[in-house]
Amino acid sequence: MVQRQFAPAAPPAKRPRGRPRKTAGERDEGNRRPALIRAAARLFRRKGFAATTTRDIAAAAGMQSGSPFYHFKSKASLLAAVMEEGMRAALARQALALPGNADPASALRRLIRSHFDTLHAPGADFVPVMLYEWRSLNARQRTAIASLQREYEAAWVGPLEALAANGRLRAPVPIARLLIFGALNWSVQWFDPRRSASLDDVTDAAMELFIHPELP
Amino acid sequence: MVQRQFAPAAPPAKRPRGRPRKTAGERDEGNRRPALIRAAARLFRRKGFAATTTRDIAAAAGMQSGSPFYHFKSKASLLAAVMEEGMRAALARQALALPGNADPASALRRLIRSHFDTLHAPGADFVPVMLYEWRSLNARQRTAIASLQREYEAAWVGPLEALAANGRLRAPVPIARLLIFGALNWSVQWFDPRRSASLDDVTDAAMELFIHPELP
DNA sequence: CCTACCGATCGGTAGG
DNA sequence: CCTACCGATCGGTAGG
Repeated sequence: MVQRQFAPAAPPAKRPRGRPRKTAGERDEGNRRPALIRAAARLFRRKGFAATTTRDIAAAAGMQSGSPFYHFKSKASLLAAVMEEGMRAALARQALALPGNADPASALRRLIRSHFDTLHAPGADFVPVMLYEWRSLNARQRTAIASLQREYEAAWVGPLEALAANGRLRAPVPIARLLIFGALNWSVQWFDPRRSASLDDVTDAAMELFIHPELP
Repeated sequence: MVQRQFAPAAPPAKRPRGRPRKTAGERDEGNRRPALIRAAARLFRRKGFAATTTRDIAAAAGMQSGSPFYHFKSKASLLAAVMEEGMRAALARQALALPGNADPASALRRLIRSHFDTLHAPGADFVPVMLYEWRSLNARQRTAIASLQREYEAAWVGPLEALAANGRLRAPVPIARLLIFGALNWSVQWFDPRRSASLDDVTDAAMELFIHPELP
């Protein structure tokens, strides 16, 4: 939403016929934008926002140094686009992971597993960038992305409160939610898919750590 | 240790007598170095390493733009000094928090509370900088600080293993330790001393979340 | 520790 | 989307 004003307008029609495979009047329009976002996400994650140059990003997307600014008003707006794309993908993944009829414990397990996928699936640099570059956004950009985050977090409250009511989660839910997200998000610092523990293993460990056994 | 080569050598003895209050032959030597480290820590935390300029740091320490390089070989070596100072303070605090005779649960509680102090005490920017700017260090700098981190983390293993043996911690200790550190470290993103929950409240919540009730 | 400075780089833009 | 470029800034250094 915050990026609307940068949506690709109709490009200058220099070759009106386009390339053979394209419908007449429709060109590659805007297809380079996702490539820029992907390249930026990877570089922002590896080197950080401030240490990444727009020239790095352009080169990774196969462009010349000034070309990113045809698609994005500024470097910061590229960062915001990365984060928005990350949150949209995370919300979509979360919706798929949550069937309506799950009991609270298995709902929480699915949320955790889905969250780990969002953080660690191959090429999933978008949300980690959001977690580490929040301060590089201006106030307006933060507002837009914060509302996506609230939506994402809202799905966790129901299962957590149900588990608290059952006595299987003993900490106050608001603080517990923050601590749990911290435990999961911090995995971007240490999780290595080539090591022994898999994401399923880590999900099991998280459930064992946070959720107490059911009382008979 | 990694910073040894930058320790202030005897400064050029331009005013051999020094100022009145000083012993002859001893000047302010090196007293500006801590001020630089403090200023750098605050700025690195607020704006990030790459977005902070050495001019910012110099100004915050009341110096001219080139002067930090009299005390530190490079901007990165200033970052390493910030992190080392943070780990030394954290280790000292941890040692004070741990009496030898505590049971595992209260030992863990003290470790958690001490860790929160290290992260959130007024002016405690050093360790948060370490948590967020690890990638800005080169390999040699990482090695030096990693050994301090290992020492710090080692103190947690005993209590955690004892609690696992008692059935009060159900997840595998190595993964549990990573998840717990994540939950605590993430608090730098959300903890606000002016809000309702105090560090004692958050410590209580963390213990309730991770440690299951003692079986009678 | 200051003064004066350098070489390199960076985000962004005009014009096509 | 490329070419050519600008103004500003940055880490770092020489010399005192």
